[in-house]
Amino acid sequence: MFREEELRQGIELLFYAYRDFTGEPDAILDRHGLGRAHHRAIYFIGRNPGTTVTELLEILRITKQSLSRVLGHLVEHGYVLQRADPADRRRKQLTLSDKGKALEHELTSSQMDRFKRAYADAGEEAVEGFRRVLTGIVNPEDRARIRPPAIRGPGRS
Amino acid sequence: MFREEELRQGIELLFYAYRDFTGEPDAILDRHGLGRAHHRAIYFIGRNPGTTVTELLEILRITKQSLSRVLGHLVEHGYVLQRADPADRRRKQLTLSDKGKALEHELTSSQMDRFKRAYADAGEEAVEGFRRVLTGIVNPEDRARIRPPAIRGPGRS
DNA sequence: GATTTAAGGTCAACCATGTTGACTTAATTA
DNA sequence: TAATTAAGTCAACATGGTTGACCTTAAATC
Repeated sequence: MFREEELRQGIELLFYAYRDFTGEPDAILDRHGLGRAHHRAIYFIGRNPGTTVTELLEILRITKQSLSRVLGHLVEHGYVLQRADPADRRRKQLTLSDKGKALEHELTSSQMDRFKRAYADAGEEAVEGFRRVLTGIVNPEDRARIRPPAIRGPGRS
Repeated sequence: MFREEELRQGIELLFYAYRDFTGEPDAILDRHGLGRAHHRAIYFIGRNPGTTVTELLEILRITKQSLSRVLGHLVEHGYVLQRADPADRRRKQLTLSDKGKALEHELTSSQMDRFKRAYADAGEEAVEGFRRVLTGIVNPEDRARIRPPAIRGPGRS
């Protein structure tokens, strides 16, 4: 079993990591006149090009009205493009414009750099442990959303 | 080196884990008429009894005015107690009342349960990897704030 | 002892981002 | 044709951040 001290350490690690993980992007966004909510939308649209509003709502777990405000701004300022899904014209497929892609890249690079260092310092095996634990923290229904790290040579040693 | 896909997976894991990790406490807080900001204050005061406003500001990285609103509410409603530090009477030592401790316990239990399951499912070694990676994500200056998991030995339980 | 610094508090205005609730439109499905 | 679904809209409100200005008390320093 795990002692309270170890469990609290987990809680605190998650708090501090998330705080610092969002710090740099927040500063970048600020220079563009955007906020963290815009970041989330941009990230997941970039990750799932052609995604719809409903899908985004499920990922972000916010209301349509809240997303609408953010998305409207992104479309208006040319970060995000909408086009009707030819198969179901009620749906709008969301994609990033070049401007949106550039910003996404800037934001994600900053966060990937942080992960690069942390992964490299911790080592391959630690990374696998990190994945296993954090996946266990996520609600089971949503674990499928997390893309598998794809194929890794002859199996995970 | 790590491929972009693996780094993005880290980003997404952190996003989903944090989202779900805060979900249950948010619901509990709601029943008490409190919000996430109150949770953070209660947690860190409970964890560091006698801590001061300045110390709390450093941990939470918010402004004095923002904390003041939250802290004022907690004191007013009897969750948090203040007393002057005898060594430096400008400082106020913050502690949880019994009512505050009860709420802290309710909130933290919910989060610890989540960690208990995740840790148990992932295994001891994975937990160590989780710690190593997340510590690397935290800004170096703040790594010292994270308590070491103490000595292993016979432990309690 | 007088001055400066530190800890804390306060008032006001504002902003970002979440919420609820009601209602509309257009397109698809039953 | 009727019901459902995807999306959008308007309004009001809550939470928790921000900046800026200013005050009090206590401690530290000159």
